[in-house]
Amino acid sequence: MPRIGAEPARRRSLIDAALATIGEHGSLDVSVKEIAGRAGMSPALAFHYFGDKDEIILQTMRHLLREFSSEVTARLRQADSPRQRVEAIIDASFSVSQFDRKTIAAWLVFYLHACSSPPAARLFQVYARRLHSNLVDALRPLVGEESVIAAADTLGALIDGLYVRHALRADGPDAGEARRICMACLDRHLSEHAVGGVQ
Amino acid sequence: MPRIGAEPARRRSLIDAALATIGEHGSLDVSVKEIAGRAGMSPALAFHYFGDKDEIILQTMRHLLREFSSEVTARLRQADSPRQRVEAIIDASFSVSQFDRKTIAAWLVFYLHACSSPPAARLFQVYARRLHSNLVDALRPLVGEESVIAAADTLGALIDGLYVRHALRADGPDAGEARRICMACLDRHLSEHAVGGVQ
Amino acid sequence: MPRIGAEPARRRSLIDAALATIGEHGSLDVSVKEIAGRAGMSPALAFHYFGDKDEIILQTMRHLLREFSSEVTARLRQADSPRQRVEAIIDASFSVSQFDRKTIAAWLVFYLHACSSPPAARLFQVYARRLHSNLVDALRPLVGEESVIAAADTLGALIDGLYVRHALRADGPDAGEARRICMACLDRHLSEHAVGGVQ
Amino acid sequence: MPRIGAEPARRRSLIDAALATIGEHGSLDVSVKEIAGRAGMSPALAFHYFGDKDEIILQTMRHLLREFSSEVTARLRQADSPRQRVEAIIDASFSVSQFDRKTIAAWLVFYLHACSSPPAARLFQVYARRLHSNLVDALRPLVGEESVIAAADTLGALIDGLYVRHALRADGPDAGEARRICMACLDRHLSEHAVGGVQ
DNA sequence: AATGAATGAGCCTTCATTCAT
DNA sequence: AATGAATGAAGGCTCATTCAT
Repeated sequence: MPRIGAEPARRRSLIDAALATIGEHGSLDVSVKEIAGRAGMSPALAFHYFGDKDEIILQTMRHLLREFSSEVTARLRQADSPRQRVEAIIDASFSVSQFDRKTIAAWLVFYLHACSSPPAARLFQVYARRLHSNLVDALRPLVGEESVIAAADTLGALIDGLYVRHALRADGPDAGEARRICMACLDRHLSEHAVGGVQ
Repeated sequence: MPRIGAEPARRRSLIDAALATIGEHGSLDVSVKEIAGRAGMSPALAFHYFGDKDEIILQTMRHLLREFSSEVTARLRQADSPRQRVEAIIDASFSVSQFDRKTIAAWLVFYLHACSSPPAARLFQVYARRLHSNLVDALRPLVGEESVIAAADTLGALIDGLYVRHALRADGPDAGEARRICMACLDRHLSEHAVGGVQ
Repeated sequence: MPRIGAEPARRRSLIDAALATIGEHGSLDVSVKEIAGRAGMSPALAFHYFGDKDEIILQTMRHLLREFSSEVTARLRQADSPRQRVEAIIDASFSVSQFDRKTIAAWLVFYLHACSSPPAARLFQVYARRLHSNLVDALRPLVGEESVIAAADTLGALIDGLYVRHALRADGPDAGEARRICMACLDRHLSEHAVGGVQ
Repeated sequence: MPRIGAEPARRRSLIDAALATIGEHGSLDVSVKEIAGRAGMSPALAFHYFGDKDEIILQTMRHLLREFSSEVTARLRQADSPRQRVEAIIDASFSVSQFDRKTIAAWLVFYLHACSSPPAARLFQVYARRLHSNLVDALRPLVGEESVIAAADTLGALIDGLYVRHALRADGPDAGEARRICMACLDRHLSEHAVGGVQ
């Protein structure tokens, strides 16, 4: 039964299972038994690989953050203009892999978890700073140094809010609506700046 | 020990304790023992009054929703112009009693809980619909029928996002910043509409 | 609310409720709360009257034994012949008030309870001895001294067995069948004796 | 500590312990802790194997029924004549393994339990029907088709009654007396039939 | 007389975790 | 490599019982 070299695949299965389970439950109050079962193995093996339930959760969180970061990076690489760079970030946020109910629920769970778990908090901070930098860098050429922080904060919070509403509300926006709302918000920032710039 | 007629005070203590506990833990994974202990009574008494852990949670959630609703209502009553009505809603959201880290964490926890608990979901829906109506009604005179939904969705999501960031991020906005960001967003909506109207 | 002189009625209500509850559950594992609720009062009052759950149970048991004893006594008083005396006992056993599923279930519960509760055991012994005497006295003139014990043991056990089967089996005998089976058994005893006596 | 392949032995230990505990208490109101402790393991392990207290009870009941059935079957296989077949059933009932106070108390407890637990009721019905068939088949050649049901009902109820009395009464019959009473009852049935047949 | 308030004890059950195999 | 065996700890909940009122 024991296949050689199966460890990475096993770890990955566990992380996927943990993500799905946490997303469905909408909480970290899920048993290792359920996670392991979903991943097709015994709880004992999960402990063998990760040592700890906390570690399973942390790695799952790290996985989620990384996935989103690569999504952003990949889209940024294909962007040619400042405007496209902003759109890349917005689009990454509402891309299929990220903008799915269970995934977003898991995001929120981790978000909350970071409040009381220092390691989770550290993980988050790194990610949040990088995203913020990306957004700021992309917006600066468009709205100017003096408005860039405000614009980034607004767009960032708006994205977060759309996230939450999509995942948790029956009448929340779908990806298209969410994108449109963000773009419109961005446009208003730009037009304001344009007018101001001209004056 | 047994004082008579203590029920309402006890229930209230328990709800307050539950709110604090849930807010601190950032999850519903808190024991009735802890809640009751914080409220200065034995777990058995908590069960005597609420019957169920679920009921404790549900009533706590209901309490939170009601508190926010009254905050909004009170401020709306004092508003004289459409603009003031929108500001009333924004201000209620960032008022001291609502915009506190533990309270917001509890909000998010309930938000997530509503995904898997039908009674919680029902509670939420009522609240969400009312808030949406309020926002739409307040915005309509300002941005016109054709833009009102977009404006309400944008402002609503923005408020939610600022909430989340305030509660969960070390560098999140404080009440003042949050308010300013919302007002600026509102202003951009208005100016857009004004320009559009003139054309 | 407190009616004067209500105590005896209250006690009686409680005992009736206890009997019904125990009979339905088929066990003593019933809460004082349920019993008191059925009797239309608070558990605290039940404790006030009986002091103890054990005492509630014991008094309920005593009540049941007394009821059966009076049934037997009443019927014995109306019997004119030895044969009628035996029939009186059999008929009392299968009379409406005794031969009802819940009552019999309660009997059995008390029977079992007597195994581990000395006071209950004492109660039972008194009753069992009296019934045995009654049966023996009634049978002696019919089957003679040398067979009377065997006959009493047989009839007694048969009655108990019919009891159990009626209460606990879907296809158990009803009162008529049970009576017929007992009478037939009695008849066989008599005919055996008659033949033996002639020889 | 964890020995491998210990499951069957553990399950058996638990069932034995459950039987003893239930028999002693004369009720199902026994804690899994006590049962597990008696079986030399932690309650958690008991739940690991059986999942449920109900399941522990049900399996214990099934075990008891099976044991009695095999006792009957084994004795029936060695019977050569109709009379011996009836005696086999009677003897099985009063054999050492069955006719022990605690075992009988457990029987009664299960009997009562079947009133309120459908799965327990189903278990019982199967057993009761089989035993009834056995008795009827054994008696038919002896007392004839027209009396066989009455004879089976009488003997069956008598056995049950003797059971109860043996387990629950200080002065109840021992195995020898019980057997003798049954045989005498059987004899009376036969003689009645014989006389009737001759006439 | 009657009851709500209050609790300690105990029960069923789950879970994270360890260990021998 | 992988798992069943095993458990201590903890949690939700019920209950018998007491006490003021």
